[in-house]
Amino acid sequence: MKLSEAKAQFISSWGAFGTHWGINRTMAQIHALLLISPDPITQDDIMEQLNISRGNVNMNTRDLVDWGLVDRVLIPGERKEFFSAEKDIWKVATQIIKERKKRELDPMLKLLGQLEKIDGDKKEKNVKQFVDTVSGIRKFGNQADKMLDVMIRADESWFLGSLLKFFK
Amino acid sequence: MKLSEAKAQFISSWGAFGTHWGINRTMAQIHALLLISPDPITQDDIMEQLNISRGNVNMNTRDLVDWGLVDRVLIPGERKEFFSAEKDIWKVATQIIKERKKRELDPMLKLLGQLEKIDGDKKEKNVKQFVDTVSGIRKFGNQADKMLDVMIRADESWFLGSLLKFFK
DNA sequence: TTGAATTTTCAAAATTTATTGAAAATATAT
DNA sequence: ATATATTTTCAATAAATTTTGAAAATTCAA
Repeated sequence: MKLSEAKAQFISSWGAFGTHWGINRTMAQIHALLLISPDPITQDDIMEQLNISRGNVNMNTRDLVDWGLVDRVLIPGERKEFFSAEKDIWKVATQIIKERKKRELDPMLKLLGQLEKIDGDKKEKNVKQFVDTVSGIRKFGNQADKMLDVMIRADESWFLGSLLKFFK
Repeated sequence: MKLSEAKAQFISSWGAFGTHWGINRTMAQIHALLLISPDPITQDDIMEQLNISRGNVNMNTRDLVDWGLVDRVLIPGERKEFFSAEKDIWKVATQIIKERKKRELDPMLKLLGQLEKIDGDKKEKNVKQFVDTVSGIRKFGNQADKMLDVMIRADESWFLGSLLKFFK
């Protein structure tokens, strides 16, 4: 298989993969392109390589920057703006975990905490099942939350870092 | 807060939450409804409570059964079919992990393995970056794969089970 | 300043995905 | 067997999401 063919396949499946994870196809494809680009590239490079419009590139690179997965790079003497992706896949993973935790898990846990405090007879089976379900999910979610915090901090702590290097 | 209000909120946010995880909104809402229902319920119950069409309920309950999250229940003397969800949230989580691993992670790892074997000079920086990226993701993915296998089997193995009970 | 290069915005269009509902298929009781 | 209840299918429709592209805003050099 030639590099060009492999690139196309990688970008396309990374894009499809992304859609299963709440990330839009194009954003994931741009990310894929940046991951395999040894040097920073411009909006125009992305437009050309993926055959998408300028507006589309602009919006999705902005999202990638917001997610902390891509950096804007200024190259001295160049007028255009360049983009470059974090290449360490462990850092990519922890960054995604960190963001999703903040955007999805934390708000959900907050809501569940409120829903547990409903009025009504805890002996009535509908009330009981509701409270049991909600508190079960909340407890599970809190454990997951703690576990993810450990993973996220692993890079910043020597001890946990060397422990989790195993998974790198 | 009253039960009816809390129910509505739980169903709606579980649905929104689901969309971030590659599951469609309605499927997640039906799942939420089943999670808080102490007894099995019918297609008609679901249609009525969520205000959605029969066809929609049918397709989404089928998907939930395929995902292994919901069971069809036959109640003696009843003509209609009833549905009931697994209530143990740990089992729900491992089931989801198991399915997503099979549907998404495993095929991706297979593809990455193929993409690594491209032709071309490994010293050329475009080739090098491609191979490095792909193999980095593959290695990370393989570790994740193993870790998830451990979690999935935790329920079936006494030793790992008691180890991971910690997270329950 | 002015003007050219570049980036950003956002309403309209295109595409993708989800939902409906009625007809067909299936299952069950008499 | 026949009638009735129930489930399933799927083409048509609706809704949600993504993409475009041209105009507006911004940046920067001279």
